[in-house]
Amino acid sequence: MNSTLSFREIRYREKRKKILQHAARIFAKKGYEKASLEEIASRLKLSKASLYHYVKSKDEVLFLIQLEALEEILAVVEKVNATDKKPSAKLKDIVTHYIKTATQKNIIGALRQQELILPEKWRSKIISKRDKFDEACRKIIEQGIAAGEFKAVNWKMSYMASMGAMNWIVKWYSPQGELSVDEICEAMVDFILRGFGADEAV
Amino acid sequence: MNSTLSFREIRYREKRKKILQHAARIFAKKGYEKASLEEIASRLKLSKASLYHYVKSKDEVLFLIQLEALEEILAVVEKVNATDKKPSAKLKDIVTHYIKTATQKNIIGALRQQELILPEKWRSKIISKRDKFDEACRKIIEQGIAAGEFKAVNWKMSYMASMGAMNWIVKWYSPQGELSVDEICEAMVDFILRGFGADEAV
Amino acid sequence: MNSTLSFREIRYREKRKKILQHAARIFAKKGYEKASLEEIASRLKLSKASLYHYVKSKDEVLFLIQLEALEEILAVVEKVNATDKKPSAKLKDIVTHYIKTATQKNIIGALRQQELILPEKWRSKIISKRDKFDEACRKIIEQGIAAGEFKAVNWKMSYMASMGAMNWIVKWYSPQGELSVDEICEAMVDFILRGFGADEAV
Amino acid sequence: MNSTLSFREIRYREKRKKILQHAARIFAKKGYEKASLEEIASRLKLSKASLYHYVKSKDEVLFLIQLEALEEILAVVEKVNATDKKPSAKLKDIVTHYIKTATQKNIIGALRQQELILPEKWRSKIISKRDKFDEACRKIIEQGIAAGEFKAVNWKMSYMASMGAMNWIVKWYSPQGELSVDEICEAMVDFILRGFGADEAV
DNA sequence: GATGAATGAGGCTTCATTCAT
DNA sequence: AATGAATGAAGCCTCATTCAT
Repeated sequence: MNSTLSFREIRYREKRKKILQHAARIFAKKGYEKASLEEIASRLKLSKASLYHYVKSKDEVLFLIQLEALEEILAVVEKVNATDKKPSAKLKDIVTHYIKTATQKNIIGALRQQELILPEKWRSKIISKRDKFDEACRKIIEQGIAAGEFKAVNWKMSYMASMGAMNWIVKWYSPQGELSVDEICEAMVDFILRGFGADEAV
Repeated sequence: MNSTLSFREIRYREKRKKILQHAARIFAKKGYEKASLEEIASRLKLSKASLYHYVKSKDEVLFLIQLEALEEILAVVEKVNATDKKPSAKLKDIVTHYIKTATQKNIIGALRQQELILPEKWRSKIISKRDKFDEACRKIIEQGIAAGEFKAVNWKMSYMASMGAMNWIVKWYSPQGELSVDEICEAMVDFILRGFGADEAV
Repeated sequence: MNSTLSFREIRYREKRKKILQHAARIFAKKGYEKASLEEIASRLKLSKASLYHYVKSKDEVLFLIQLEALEEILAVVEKVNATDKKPSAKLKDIVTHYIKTATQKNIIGALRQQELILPEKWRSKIISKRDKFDEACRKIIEQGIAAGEFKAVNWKMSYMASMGAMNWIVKWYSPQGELSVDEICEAMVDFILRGFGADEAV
Repeated sequence: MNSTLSFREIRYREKRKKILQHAARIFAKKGYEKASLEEIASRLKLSKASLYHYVKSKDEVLFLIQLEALEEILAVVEKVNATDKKPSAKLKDIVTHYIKTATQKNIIGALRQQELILPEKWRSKIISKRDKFDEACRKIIEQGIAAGEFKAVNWKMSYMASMGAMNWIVKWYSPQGELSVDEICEAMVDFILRGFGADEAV
């Protein structure tokens, strides 16, 4: 299908993607409000005005970032669910992916951002996807409980705690820090799975 | 001691406290940047200008909130350390207090806020207190490991995960929500202690 | 006549005078706009609100200061004109008084302040007095020219130059500076009289 | 050299210059504090926000104005000093240029403004240039005294008096006034040189 | 496709002034 | 007489967004 795209179109999409990537990084570090289009543009050696060729508004940038992150994580969830791994192993895969996204793309707040003050048309789309993700996680957790892998915890609380633990990473993670992404993933998986009452990390 | 305070003085302090409380709530929900003095003022049925009777700047509001929250939690840490409770019990007390503060005062980000862009004089004061808190927690965790209560985890990662889990609460907690503060505390203590490898919640 | 004034009234007037003095000093140093009532009040260990017992507005303070300075200098002019001194001696007396007022009371801009944005009722009063002063000076200068003491200069230009030289003093004068008020007076009289073409300072 | 400037660049610089000119005029008339960016902007039929395309802050505007005026006058001083004119002639040239700048560009306060409340980086630059100018004037005056052209006056006092006389011009000068710039220059040179004890104006 | 120019809206802060006590 | 409290107006500045080139 891409075979029908002109070079123009391809270059356009690449640039758009790049804009979203940089924006995601800056949003994560500074927060949506504090981040300025000026900064995003200058990172890409573009003028502020030029951004508007690729993107309709700052809002839309946030929407697109969240949308992509959500779709990516949902894809992972689906793939994982298509296997016959144990619930704990499924959770591990999801957490690992989530953290890698968070640290490498610095996309965060994709899920569970109350301040999601997007125009209605976008908000509902994001929320519905987020709910889908939550639901998928809930099922895996319940499977784990049913299978005796997890303790019969309050699933929602444990889930929110896990999300917090992960989302917070972007607040302190630095590539120059003492912990590598792999170490963070391992430790976090450990922490979370234990939190769910899994005797052993997977 | 308060007996020497005039009524005026008392009313002044109460209003000031109220301002800080409301501000804390709004900062927590929206983030410092997005929060506007306008909103804080109107919440108190004051004009924006009137805030400046009680407070010198938006910066100062943030500083005072963080300072108070830190001093409160440090007091708890000291009190707990003065007992001969088991490390896990100490941690439980600290977590419980932390969450109660977070949910009731909505003060958050007191600890570990990268965007701590305060004037130097204030920043260093906050950071030194925060470091003190971190250090106290580290000691308790290491005691727990030495005592065999906790698994020999990467203390820093587990600590950061716990902080994230707790700090995130203000993003989703609502007094009208389905979970009471006590339930949240219990579940969170459970989650975190398990995360540290404590076989049983205290 | 003052004998009919109550103690109350006397104290009131004294405080009022003090306010004007301090205000004059601050206006001179910082300029009317930059000077704040807050600062004036705190100099007098009063609250901002209390100033309004003695004074109707910031505008009025400026008006009163200018009025008093003008009346004082006009009194000097009259007294001097009542003598049979030489024009150069008259000028010397006026300049000396002007500078002493400027350095000791820091009242300046009393004369010739274009930004005199006072309500009309006040402005015209100030302007008419200022004109009176200008006129008196003009006469003395012309007498000096007629008497051969001064060269037949463009009186207005020389006059404005002299005013500038004197008014500027408050911008650089400091009681701690290397020049005493007397030295400044002497040098300035010298400079100005010479400027008018008087061969010798008086 | 300008041949490498694009039309855009040229227009940009012209507008910037225009902004500085108008700002200088308004600063001179009202003082820095009282002058508002709003007024400057509207004079140029720009919105307040638009000014910020050309200028980083109100402070910077003041800095740039002062810098340019100082550099211009320093260039004059250098040129004059490169000649073998008599000291009085040198002074005349400097005064003439100074006044022309003051009346035509209404730039004032470039030299000797106590309220020079600029950020340190800027202040020191301005002050060092101003000191350079003062120093150059001092030398010329001393040469004049040594050569017997000037009387052995207190150079500093006479200098300050001259500066005051000149700086004050912007407070009363108006292009519609009865005195032309040339007349003002002539009279002022006369006044000042006489003030220094030169028997004859040059 | 890119960008300089321009701007309206909004945010923080200061300050003269009023009012109730 | 004195003052704490409150505020409207105004000022500086930032920023997302639009438009003409």
